[in-house]
Amino acid sequence: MAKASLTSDRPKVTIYDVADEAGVAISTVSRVLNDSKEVSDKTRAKVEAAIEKLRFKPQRTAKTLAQQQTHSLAVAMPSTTSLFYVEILKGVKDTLREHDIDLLLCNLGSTSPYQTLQRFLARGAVDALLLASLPIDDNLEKELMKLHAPVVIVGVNHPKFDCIFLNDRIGAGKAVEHLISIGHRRIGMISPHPWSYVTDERIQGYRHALEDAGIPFDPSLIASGDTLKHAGFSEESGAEAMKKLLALPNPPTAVFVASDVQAFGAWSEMRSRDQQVPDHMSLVAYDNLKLSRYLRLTTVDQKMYEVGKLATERLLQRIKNDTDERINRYVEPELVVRNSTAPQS
Amino acid sequence: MAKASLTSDRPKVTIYDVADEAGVAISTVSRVLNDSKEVSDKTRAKVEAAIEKLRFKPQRTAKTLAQQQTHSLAVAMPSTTSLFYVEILKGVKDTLREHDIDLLLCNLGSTSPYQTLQRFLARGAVDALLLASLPIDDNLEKELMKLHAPVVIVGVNHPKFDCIFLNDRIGAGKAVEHLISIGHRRIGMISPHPWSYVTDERIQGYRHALEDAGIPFDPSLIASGDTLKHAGFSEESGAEAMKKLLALPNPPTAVFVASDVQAFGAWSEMRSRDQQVPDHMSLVAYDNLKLSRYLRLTTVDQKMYEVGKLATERLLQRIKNDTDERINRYVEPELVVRNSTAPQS
DNA sequence: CGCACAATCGAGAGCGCTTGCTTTCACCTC
DNA sequence: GAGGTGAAAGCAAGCGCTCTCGATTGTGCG
Repeated sequence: MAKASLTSDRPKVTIYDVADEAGVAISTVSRVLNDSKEVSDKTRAKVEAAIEKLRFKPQRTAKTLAQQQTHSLAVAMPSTTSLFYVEILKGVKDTLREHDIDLLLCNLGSTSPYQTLQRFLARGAVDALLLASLPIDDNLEKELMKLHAPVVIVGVNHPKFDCIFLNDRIGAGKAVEHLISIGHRRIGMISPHPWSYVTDERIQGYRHALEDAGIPFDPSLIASGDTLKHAGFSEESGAEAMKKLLALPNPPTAVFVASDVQAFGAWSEMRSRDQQVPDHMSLVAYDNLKLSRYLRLTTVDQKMYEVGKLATERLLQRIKNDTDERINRYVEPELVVRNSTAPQS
Repeated sequence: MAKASLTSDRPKVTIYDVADEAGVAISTVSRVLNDSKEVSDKTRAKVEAAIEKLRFKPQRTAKTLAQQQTHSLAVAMPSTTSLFYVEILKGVKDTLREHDIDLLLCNLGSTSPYQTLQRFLARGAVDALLLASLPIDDNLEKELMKLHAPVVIVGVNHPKFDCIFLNDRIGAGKAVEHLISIGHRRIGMISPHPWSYVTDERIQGYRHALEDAGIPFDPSLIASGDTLKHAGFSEESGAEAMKKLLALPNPPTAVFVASDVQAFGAWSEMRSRDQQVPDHMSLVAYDNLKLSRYLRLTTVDQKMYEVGKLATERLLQRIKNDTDERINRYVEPELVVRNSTAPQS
């Protein structure tokens, strides 16, 4: 069945060519490829020789169609460039390595991420899905169930899917406790936009830490920027919020910032007023971006790399043996104390 | 031909179901899907109604096999997490958006990237390839030709493929000219490992800029770290190199660092000795990472986002109409002056 | 009215692999 | 020696789409 091409770089060698060469049926070749045990050592050797000789590479796309699985995994996140998500992606990649599973990046436009995601899912081009930081509405939930494919959700908790969520409450608590422990009493918070899920949790953590220390919770000390970019996780947003805080009649002496990126913005706002961090203001942030250590920023490490690994491992496990018990883990965030916080006397 | 399933969430609706529903042949449905003009408005309407009713979504994988093209594009780079590559990736994503082309990330292990890449290519799972910062040896070249797919190479120049390369010589020249223009005469350089392609070019730029200004080129002022990680583009490497420079009998007053990341390392080496940048040492780096502006780092912007866009646009163009004229562009780097450089008196 | 020709659609052969089922055959067992 | 057994290999029917080719119908024109 080999194509009648005599050129030496025959465009494409198929399983038929191999079968011909080895004098067996294509099913046998297929069995060798998938190392099934029901093929004798002798024929296996013959087939392998033929494969070697013809430099045959099985075509992924055909296998995909025949098996009805794509051997690929998609990652969908609001951004793949934001430093925060890059860590997750690294975890995914490292876990996937040596696994012969392709990694697809779902290209969510910033305009209508959900619509893009749905179109993407409809293509059925993927065996498993890792969703990060995307709240699941009923509609999306339905769509995901229809996939009949493993789904792991990162960063938010959802009753129907495997979740690796981040315990923002604990993380925020640790940050604020640190501030309290070094003597601050008037502690502000810079938060992203209120409709972000994590906002709530971090505010709760902030509030409880204060109250546990006997400091009354004062909503006027919570500020956020007006910029919509990245759901408020942007430098602009951080700077705007810091402006508001500094404009208060009695500004805080320390601020818990909900993300490193916002902290950068807040910090440069301070700098532009010739105010020093931590001398005039202590700053503790959230994320521990790789570069935050250059800024000597005290921050909460969310261990996103771990999260990415954990999520991918779970996905892989799901692809193999389809259990239905749902898991729900979280990785405990960790405070990294550096130089953006100083005792308050 | 519809499967005899009466459950309302019939697992999978195919083109046959649609054909049945609309009372046409599957070829007609296919034509509607690919909006061929040889179908009358009336039947088109019928088919579209059926598609709508059955909520039919054509399966990408089948199309892939039938057409022998995957509608996907792969990006292979030494790292997808390094801040430098993230910018390229963003350019790629933005260009791909609304293009119904999937984005695959080739998961190059740091151990044997070439082997991984070849395995990846052999899968034939991809229509086009964007290679970044990967020097092409003869072997890989052959492999790439065999793909019979568009390839664009970023960051290195190669006679047989489309290239978007970076003019490192010009960039390095701009950096060093700046240093000279503000009075420095004794200017060092921190370079990555010598076997990196860009090293040469940047050293050339550095050298020519010096010589053009009548400053003799002194090889002993070029230092590099010993760490192998990321081919020497790492903070550790930068710190190590700075140590060497400072250990010189007559250390430079300014240093051109071949990457921001190395500059961060070099800078923190300075800091750990209580030496100020730029007071004790001017630093101009290369890359303009997003966060470099927080550090007020003077640096050369390589416009990687532009590069990613350009490369992807070219790839798309190639996929459409297969021209063979090879292009070869470069994006001119741009110096961004900030606060890590100060005049030398 | 008949013919050329264009527009429209259906039939069916792939695309390259997997896999359930069948066949073959060597080897036992009584 | 007949019948049973199981391993190994082959056969062929998909997987869900695309696309060529040919059939059918409609249209214009002499």
